[in-house]
Amino acid sequence: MSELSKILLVDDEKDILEFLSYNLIKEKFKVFTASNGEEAIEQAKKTIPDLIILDVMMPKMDGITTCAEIRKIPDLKSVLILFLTARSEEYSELAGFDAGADDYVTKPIKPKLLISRIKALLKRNNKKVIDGNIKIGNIEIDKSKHILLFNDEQVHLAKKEFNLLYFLMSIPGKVFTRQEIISNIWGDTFVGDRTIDVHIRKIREKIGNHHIKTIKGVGYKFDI
Amino acid sequence: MSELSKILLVDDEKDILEFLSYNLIKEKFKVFTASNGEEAIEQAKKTIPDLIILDVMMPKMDGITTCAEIRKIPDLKSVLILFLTARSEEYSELAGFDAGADDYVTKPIKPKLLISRIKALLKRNNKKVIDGNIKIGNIEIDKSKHILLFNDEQVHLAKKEFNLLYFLMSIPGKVFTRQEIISNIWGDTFVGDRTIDVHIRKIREKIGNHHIKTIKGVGYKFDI
DNA sequence: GGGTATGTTAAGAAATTGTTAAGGGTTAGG
DNA sequence: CCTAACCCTTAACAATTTCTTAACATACCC
Repeated sequence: MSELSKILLVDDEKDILEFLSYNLIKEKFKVFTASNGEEAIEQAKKTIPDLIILDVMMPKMDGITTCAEIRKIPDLKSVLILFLTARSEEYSELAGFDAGADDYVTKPIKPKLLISRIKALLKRNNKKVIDGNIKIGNIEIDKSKHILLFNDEQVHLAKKEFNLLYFLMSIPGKVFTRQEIISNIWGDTFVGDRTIDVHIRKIREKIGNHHIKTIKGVGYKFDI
Repeated sequence: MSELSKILLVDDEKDILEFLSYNLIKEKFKVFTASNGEEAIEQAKKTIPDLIILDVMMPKMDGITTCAEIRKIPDLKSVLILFLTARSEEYSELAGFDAGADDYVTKPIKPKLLISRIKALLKRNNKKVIDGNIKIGNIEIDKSKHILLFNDEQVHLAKKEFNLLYFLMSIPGKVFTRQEIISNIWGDTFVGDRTIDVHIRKIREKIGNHHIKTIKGVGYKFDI
């Protein structure tokens, strides 16, 4: 994770986009922009940013609606979302948190403050392994309880799915070859070529697409 | 325990009280409110809530003092207390636990996070093991008397049923494999494949279906 | 663009568990 | 010692979930 954090900026005012981009890039963030809600959702799906900065007041789809839409997408459930609100719109603070915001900053924006808030938000991502339980980001596995917690919500996995995910998560970032996977999950049983893919797909259906990456010609790996 | 959990909310800011009330009621909690420490103590004495959510920063009596006062009252010694703290007040985390807090959540508050923490707290508190007796939610087992109380009513279990339920309840949430169950309940005796299922079925007949969960291909577990 | 690797979908095969009822065993009380 | 009540196990079959496969779609690399 030495990669730069990706931030998606969403505002309908071009001036603000430029102003913030400039300040964020200066701080070594990788910045993407969008000027309305729909564009934002598209961008977010593609780039899976670490943080989305959303203006509340936007034409067409406002920030709160956008936020709620984003939260419906499995891959984006745990993305941090920070709202920009005009000082007077006190109401939006509440509505915003209700829609799944993580923080908010009032306009006019002071770059230094914004950046310190951003850094504070991004500071939270940890891996822990205790007693055969694994916690990585928003995904937590409890082997003895046979439970997967995704964003603190219990998700059911069938046995093979569970074992497969557990196996991949046991060494996050490591690429496991299909051979390794088969001998670990299936032992000596022969299974067809597509069987692994189908299981992978079912897991992805439940925890989002970007956690399990395909390395073509090699295998699969789990990543945050 | 089909009763709703009672939560006492204490904060001097009316907005926050309303915001949290709304979210908690939506989650089927019974909510009481107070806007300062003294009021909180009065309310708590009257209602004996399951959980008190206390803002640390309050005029007159702050959250920590309030918490300490509450802990002096016998009826309220085991009430759960959760603190709300502003992000910067790191110190209060320590002071809070010192005063007898069970958990804390930093502002700005994310409703989903708060609720999952609340549920975790209530769940933890639901389990009590005393002298080999187990009480989990509305199910209580008295091992010496060989009695099961379901919603405070005595229910008769045959010996095998009793042992099986007791075994599963000994570690709530943990999945026990059929092997584990057999060696624990039957020892070295061989029993057919369907025997466990039949006993499980009889227990379910008496305490309802949803407490004992089947994890296909793995085993059974007791859950609240 | 041809060839290979992976994604996706739905169907049905396979595995596992649920349900019921019956029969033999055991116990308590008369 | 006999009987009735209950307990335990089992077998047969039903119901459900999980797993695998095949067929086709799509993406990717040289």
